[in-house]
Amino acid sequence: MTNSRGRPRTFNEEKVLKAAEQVFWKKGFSDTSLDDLVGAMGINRPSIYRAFGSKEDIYRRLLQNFADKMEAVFIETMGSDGNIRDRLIAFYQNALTVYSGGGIAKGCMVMSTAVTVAPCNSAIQEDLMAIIQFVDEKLAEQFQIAIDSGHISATPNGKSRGMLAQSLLHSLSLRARAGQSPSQLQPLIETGVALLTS
Amino acid sequence: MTNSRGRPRTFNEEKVLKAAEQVFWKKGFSDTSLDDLVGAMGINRPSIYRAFGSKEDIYRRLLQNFADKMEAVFIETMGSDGNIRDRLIAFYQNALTVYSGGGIAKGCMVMSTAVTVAPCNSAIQEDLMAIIQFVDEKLAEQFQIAIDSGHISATPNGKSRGMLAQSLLHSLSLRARAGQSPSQLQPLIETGVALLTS
DNA sequence: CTATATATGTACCAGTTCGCATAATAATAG
DNA sequence: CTATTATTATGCGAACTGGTACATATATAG
Repeated sequence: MTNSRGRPRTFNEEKVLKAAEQVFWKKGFSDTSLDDLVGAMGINRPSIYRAFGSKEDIYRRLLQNFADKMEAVFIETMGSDGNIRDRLIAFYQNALTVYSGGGIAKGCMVMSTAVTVAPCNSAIQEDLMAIIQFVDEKLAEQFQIAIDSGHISATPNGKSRGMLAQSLLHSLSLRARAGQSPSQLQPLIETGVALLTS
Repeated sequence: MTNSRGRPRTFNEEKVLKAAEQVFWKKGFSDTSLDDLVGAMGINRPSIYRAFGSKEDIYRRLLQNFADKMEAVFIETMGSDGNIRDRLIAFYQNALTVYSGGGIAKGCMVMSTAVTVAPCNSAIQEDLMAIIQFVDEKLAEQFQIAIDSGHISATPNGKSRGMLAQSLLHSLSLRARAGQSPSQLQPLIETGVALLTS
C-alpha cells in the first residue's frame, strides 16, 4: 500500500505553511481569518482543513516551527567555540535580523502573538510556556559551561543568567515590533551582553 | 448653560472603564467584541459609543490609563529615598503583583495586548512605542541619579541601564502571562537587580 | 477496464461581528 | 406646562466568522 494514491496535491506544504506563518506573524492568532489564510496559502478552505486541520492546529504547528528555526539560529551562533561574549552577540544580532526582517516590525512570532491569546487558550499558553522554558535551559547550559571553564563568575549562576539572557531577547522582540530600529537596539545588545557575561 | 441637562447617566464612568479594562487585558484587542464589552460594562452598545467612542477609542484610552497607573506604582516605589537596589526590587515586586494579580496570568496590559496588534494598527503601535520610550526615560533618570551620586558605576550609562531595566519588566510580564508564578519569578528580579546595579 | 483513495472547488451553514437608525425615557430651562 | 437636551433601549442589517457537505477531479491498485 503506497502513500501516493489519489489525486496529487497542487501545493507545496512547506511553501503554504511559510505563507500562513507570515499572516499569523503579522496579524496574530485572533485577527487572522480563514479567508486570510486561503488568500495567502493559495489553497481552498477544505483543502487547508484536510491537510492541516483547524486554524488553531495550523497556528500551534507554526509556533513550534518558529521555535525550531530559532533553535537552529541558536545552535549556529552559540555552538561555535569563540568566547561566550562574542557568541551571544552573534546570537542576538541574528535574532534581531529575524525580528526586524523585511522592513516590517515583526518581533518574535511566538512572543509577539502567543502572549495575547494565552489566557484564553490553555493549549497555546502551554506551548508558550514550554518554549520559554526550553530557551531558558539552552541559555543556562551555555552559561554553565562558561562558568565551569572559568570564563565568567559563578554568581549569578547559570540558570539565573539564562533567564536574564532570555529577558533581553523578549525585550528585543517587543521593541522591534513596536518599531524600534536595529541600530537603536544594537547598544541594548552590547550593554546587555556585557552585563550578562560580567 | 449647565452641563447637566438631559437624562443623567446610570453608570459610573470609572467603574465601567475598569470593567472594560479587565476584558481587554484578558482577551486582547482583536478578540474582545462589543458584546463582551456590553456584558462587562453593563451598558448598551449605543451608550458605549456615545460615551467613549469606538472599540479602538476605548482600548487606546485604557492603554494610556494602564500606563498611568504603572507610573504611579513607579513613583511610589522609586520615589522614596532608599538605595536604588531596594527601590528597584520594590518596584518590580509591585509590578509583578499587578501582572499576576487575581489568580489569572495577566502580564502587563500594554505589553501583552498591544504588541500583537501593533503591525496592523499604526495608532496603537505609536501608543506602544511612546509608552516604552517613556518608561526608558523614567528608569534612565533614576540610574543617572545613582551614577551621579556615586552609588553605581558610570558604565553602562544611565540610558543603557534604563533600557535593560525595562527588559526585565518585559520578561516579567511575558513570563507571568505564560503562567510562571511569582515565586518562580522572584529570583529573576533579585539577580536582575543585582546585575543592573553592579 | 473498475474500484479505491486522496485532493479540490462550490456553495452553504449557523453564529457573530460592528455600527447605526429609531424610538422611548428622564432630566433641566424657561 | 412645553421645549430642549442627553441617555438609554430595541433591534435591525450587511458583512464576516470558523467550519463543513457534497459533488467533482485525478491519481494509483488490481
